[in-house]
Amino acid sequence: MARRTKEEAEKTRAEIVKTSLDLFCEKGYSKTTFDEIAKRINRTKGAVYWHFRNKPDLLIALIKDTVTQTHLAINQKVPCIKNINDLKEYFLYNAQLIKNNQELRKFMFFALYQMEWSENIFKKIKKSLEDIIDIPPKRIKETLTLAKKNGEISANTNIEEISEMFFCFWKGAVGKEIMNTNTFDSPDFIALVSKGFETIIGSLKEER
Amino acid sequence: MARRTKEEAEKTRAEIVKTSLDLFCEKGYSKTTFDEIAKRINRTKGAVYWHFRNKPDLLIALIKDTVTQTHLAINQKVPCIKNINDLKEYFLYNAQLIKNNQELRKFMFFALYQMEWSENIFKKIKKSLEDIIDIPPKRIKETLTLAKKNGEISANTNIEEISEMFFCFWKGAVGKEIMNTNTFDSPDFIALVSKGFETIIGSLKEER
DNA sequence: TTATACATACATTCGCGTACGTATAATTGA
DNA sequence: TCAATTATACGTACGCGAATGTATGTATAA
Repeated sequence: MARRTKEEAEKTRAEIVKTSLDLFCEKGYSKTTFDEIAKRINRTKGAVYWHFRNKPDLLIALIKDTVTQTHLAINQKVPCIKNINDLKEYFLYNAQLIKNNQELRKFMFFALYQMEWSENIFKKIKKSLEDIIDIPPKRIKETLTLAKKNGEISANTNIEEISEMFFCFWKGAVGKEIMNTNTFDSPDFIALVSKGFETIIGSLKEER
Repeated sequence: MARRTKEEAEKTRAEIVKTSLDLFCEKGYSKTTFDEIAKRINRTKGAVYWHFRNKPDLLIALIKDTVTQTHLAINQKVPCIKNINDLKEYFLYNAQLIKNNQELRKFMFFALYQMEWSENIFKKIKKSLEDIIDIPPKRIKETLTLAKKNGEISANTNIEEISEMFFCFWKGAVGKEIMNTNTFDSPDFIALVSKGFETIIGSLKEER
């Protein structure tokens, strides 16, 4: 009908991205169509195609938006990790984000359970995010290496092993938390991560 | 061309199921077609449609086949779990199965990364598997409860918490192991599970 | 003789992408 | 400042390929 203002257009773009995430969660990525996304926000396919070339393009935008926002939030809260306590806080804050940020929850649910990750898309995304993400296991290893030097943890700690172990726990815990979308408050999750950290990494601390 | 014998037909069915898993892994469930499955085994769509009504039907068959086989293998090796050592063996054997059984690996890779799990299919599968699967966390809890009674572990152990913690670790470890399809031998995996078990559950054992 | 284990051919739907139209913001020039 | 122009933000309509399912044929095992 009528041409929208720049602001309105930006709003529609955001609506498209948000609605696409909703639909990806509900029906899965492959079964979601531009037509359906458009109808939900009272627009037509044309609008969606104007903002995004195709579905992979929209997906990449969705991922970029979500990851950058999350990354900013975390870096603001936990700018640097200097010791094991910082590391714990880092993961606890991640857990709180996942618990409270509904959009992030949706996104992770989608990424974990409602997407078939082809090599092709994976490459594109990895490339478009290289400068944003720094991988958590790397952080764990770095922190533990530092803690070892400082004598914070035992000198014969197998860093590789412990990092892997905790990260496995972390990913499992997140996967479980994300699974129950219905459970709006899950006090267990934070406690679980905290206890898990203590059990796996906290046990390394030298007794005084 | 010519009508096949019962045996030949059964072989085709098996080939269809196996090839479908291959393709599901390669391209994802949604992008795999009956046509492509058929061509890989030098048959036509008609053959596949004769054995299976549609894709969900084929999927259910694939899942049923895989799960029953795996379940049989595990139950044969670890028929009952009486104490914590049995529990560890149970998980170690699971890990070995995942490590060595290529078809199982493929299946888990598919289920974890190449499938969009709609409620609909999920229900069907759950229903058709209720009598086959018994859920691992349940087993952990039961074993720990028993161990608590026997004084094998401390009386003030939070069973719920520990079970959850280890199961999270387990799922994370499996997810990681399954991810690298290229790595044909991964000696770390078994060691990781073993160490993880010791760290999370082994630490509960009463010292003498 | 009949049911089976397919092959072949066809119909139909559906999503994807594109081409084109259009009203109007936004921009430009005098 | 205001008309003229241009680019924008969509809506509409259409064509295409591809996947899904079905109907039918057929040689032969049972």
